[in-house]
Amino acid sequence: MSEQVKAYYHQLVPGMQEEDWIALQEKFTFQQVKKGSFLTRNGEISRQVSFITRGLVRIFYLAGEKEICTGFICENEYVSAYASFLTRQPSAENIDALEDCELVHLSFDDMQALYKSNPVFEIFGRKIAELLFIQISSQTTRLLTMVPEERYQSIIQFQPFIIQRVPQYMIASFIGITPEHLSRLRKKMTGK
Amino acid sequence: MSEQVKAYYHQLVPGMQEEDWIALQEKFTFQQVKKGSFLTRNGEISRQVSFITRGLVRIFYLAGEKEICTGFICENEYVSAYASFLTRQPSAENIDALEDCELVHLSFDDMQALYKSNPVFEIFGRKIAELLFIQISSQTTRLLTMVPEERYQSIIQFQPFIIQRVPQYMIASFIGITPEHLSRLRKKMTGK
DNA sequence: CTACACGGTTGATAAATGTTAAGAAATTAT
DNA sequence: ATAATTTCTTAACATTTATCAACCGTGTAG
Repeated sequence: MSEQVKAYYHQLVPGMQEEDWIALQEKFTFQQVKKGSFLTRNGEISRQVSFITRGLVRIFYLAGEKEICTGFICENEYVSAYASFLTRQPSAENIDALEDCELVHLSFDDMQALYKSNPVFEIFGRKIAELLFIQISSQTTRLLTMVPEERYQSIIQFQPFIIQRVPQYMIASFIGITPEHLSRLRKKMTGK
Repeated sequence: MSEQVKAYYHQLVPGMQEEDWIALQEKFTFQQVKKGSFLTRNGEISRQVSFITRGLVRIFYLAGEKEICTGFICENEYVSAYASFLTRQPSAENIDALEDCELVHLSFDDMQALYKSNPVFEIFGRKIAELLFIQISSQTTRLLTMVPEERYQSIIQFQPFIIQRVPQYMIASFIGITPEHLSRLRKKMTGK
């Protein structure tokens, strides 16, 4: 199970040594969660980043009654209420499991300890921050430069797992429209 | 002029030593640019991150004929076509000066060299990535959870320098609406 | 098997936002 | 100071999107 994490870590920090991996691995805690359970609730301070070895989660905000999704993360990716994790401020985000999940957690405190113990982990931390930046940055761009139909198309093209595994009404909020409107857009698109 | 950068660096990495600062400072290149000149054009690979000691720049995309702003950065902040900088891929973003600017550049190659020379610079790189993540993350959230009027209000509240120093039609694209519509929203808001 | 909850669709209508065009106001250049 | 350019505003109209409500299909718990 942690072989998956090792592969990810290798890809992120190619120069890593076996002993680094062993030190990192010691900090991992493993968890299985059922569909529907929460990893983070708004108001809590996020205490960890989590690598997903199996399953799918969503990140979402509560705006009044409505749930607005800002991300879907599946196996072989890191997920976190990262802004809260970094700032130690209560999270505005919720994270819950859309499928049964297997997770590998790395806590904030352990991560700080790793940073101090060996600079190679700074690289790890930097790479994760950079990766998350690139991901969210492209989402902001899509929101500003594309109309909803184009945003949906770009999910089909670049994140097809979302189409397969996420309910449509959640995808709708992810691209900034109502479920009804997405339904109509889809109908229009098949006509073409 | 580089005292400003030093203060920023200190705040970012409190544990830094004077010798670290000296090593960093040696890599700086200084530049003054006139209003209207470009720091980065789309298609180019971004070669640097730039600290702004004076002035104001915008980051924007070209969507057909239209310019869509994704950020305004002023003095005492870092600016970069950061996705391009990190991935070494051609930038989709443009950056130009909205005012005469004084800039302190740090090149990609120098930054890599610093990373290798001393782990403390990894912290610096990580902190910058984390900071940029937090900034863009909150922008994505605003785009998904707020209506245009609320987004404009949040600029007034949290980034008033934008209201003072950026033409309204650029702010309009930043919050995802047309200049005409922003004009109407403003009129409506003063009535309240 | 039946009833119910959930996700998705559809239609009618309302609200928000975009487009086009014109002119006013402000800024910049001569 | 005047002209030229840019930015902002306004209005009429078109388009997009949201809202509300009803209904359909599917799966599932009793």
